[in-house]
Amino acid sequence: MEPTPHILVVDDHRDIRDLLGKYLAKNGLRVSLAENAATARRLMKAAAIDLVVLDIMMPGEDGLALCRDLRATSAVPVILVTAMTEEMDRVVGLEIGADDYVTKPFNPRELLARIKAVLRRSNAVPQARDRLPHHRLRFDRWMLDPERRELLDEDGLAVALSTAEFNLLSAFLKRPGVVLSREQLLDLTSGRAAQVFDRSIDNQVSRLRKKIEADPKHPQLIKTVWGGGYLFAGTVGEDS
Amino acid sequence: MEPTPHILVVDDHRDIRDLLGKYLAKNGLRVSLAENAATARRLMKAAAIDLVVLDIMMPGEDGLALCRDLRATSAVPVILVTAMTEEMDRVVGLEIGADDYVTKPFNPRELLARIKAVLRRSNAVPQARDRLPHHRLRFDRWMLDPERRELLDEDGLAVALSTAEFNLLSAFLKRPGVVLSREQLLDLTSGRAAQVFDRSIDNQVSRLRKKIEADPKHPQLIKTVWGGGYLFAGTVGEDS
DNA sequence: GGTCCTTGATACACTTGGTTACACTTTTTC
DNA sequence: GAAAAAGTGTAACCAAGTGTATCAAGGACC
Repeated sequence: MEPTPHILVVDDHRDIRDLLGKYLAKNGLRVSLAENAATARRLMKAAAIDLVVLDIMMPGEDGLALCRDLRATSAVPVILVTAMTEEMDRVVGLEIGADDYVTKPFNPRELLARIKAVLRRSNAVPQARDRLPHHRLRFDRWMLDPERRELLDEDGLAVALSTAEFNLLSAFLKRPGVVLSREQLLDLTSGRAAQVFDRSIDNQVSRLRKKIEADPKHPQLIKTVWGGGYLFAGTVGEDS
Repeated sequence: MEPTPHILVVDDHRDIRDLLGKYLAKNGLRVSLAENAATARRLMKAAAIDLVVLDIMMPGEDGLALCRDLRATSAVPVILVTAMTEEMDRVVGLEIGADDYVTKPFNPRELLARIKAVLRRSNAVPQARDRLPHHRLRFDRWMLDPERRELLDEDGLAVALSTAEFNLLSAFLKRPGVVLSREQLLDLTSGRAAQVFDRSIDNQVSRLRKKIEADPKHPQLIKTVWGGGYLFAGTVGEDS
């Protein structure tokens, strides 16, 4: 019931990646693995990642570039893993905005302690000034204001959404045209992992459809992908 | 308008202490120096310290003991300075609750980068209790004057707010659009830690809503996030 | 002392959201 | 094709979370 922190490990070495994944999972964290920056970007979109552990030395796109990019587009904390021991490189890593780093070879226990320390810090109250800009999202005849957590119809009248309904709708609107599994939706909306026969997402989808679909029996916005999950089939426009 | 962070450097070596003090001051930080734990404790009481840089190896009372104590009695971030390079000691330092550490000999530039990184993360709650906003804040049809601790309506008529209500409203107005947990709100408004079934924030929110919401049964300004806390959903403008 | 005010604790009604159950739909199997 | 199996929609239920009236303890003021 408690939301478990979800860690994304990005490392091109399969052995390190798998070992680290196993160790962190054994210690009560949810883990996703990526072997390159492209996969990491995809996973960032598909899951609610709470912290990224990033190997800075990767072939192709540089880890530093990914780190810089993560900083620019999200507020997710980053811990760098580096084989470089040069002091200057560590300073550069910190100055680029990483929250911490460890140098190879590292003790998994130390990494875990650092992950917990960074998570503890990032649970602090966010300041207004370091929040990312938000956009209001238009779709069908609706507009969702994420900052106010309200859904307005074409006349500007608010429709009451429960917290779970709002979270679910936000998850869909951020990823139009993408099939999202129940597992992913659960992660994105409540940070939980799924039970064995978890039908809570089905229920929330049903409840949300009743509010936003013209004909809930024949949904046009949230479509069911049989055996796959759900998909937002509307067009989403951003409003500043 | 940004207050300058105030750093406390605790080190028994006069040369390191003074050098560090000069370097940090030159880089725009306010600095206090202590040569032992007792002085450090006195300074913590006398000034609003934002971060402590602590040499772990000190004669007399151990730096680790001071660190543990700081963690127990305040929320001030701590960076440990240590001559020990043993991995285990670093882990112990982190597990004791230090926010970061550097090992001697260290580059002042690296320490500065770490100080800034830690401040950026934990700046949210400088001293458990939050700093007040400096300007008058407009929202909805209200204006809050932090200097006079007064809430005025559009006609300039004052509405009486109790201390707790004022603190709560200030906390919300500083972070519009951010979900604040009951724990965070309690910390921001009274610096207390929550009891097991603490409903005092719910009570204050209810009381505040009755005063500022047009329809307290359907709040538009202070919204509830089920299982998460509360969120200020209005637009806040500053008035100098 | 007494009065007023603030504020946390308590109690209870109400709301939310997960679980369950069962009808229905789609796919697979024979 | 029909039957079985798997997946989905949703009503109903209930535990957990929330709103708020009421009370009591403390503090300020006279």
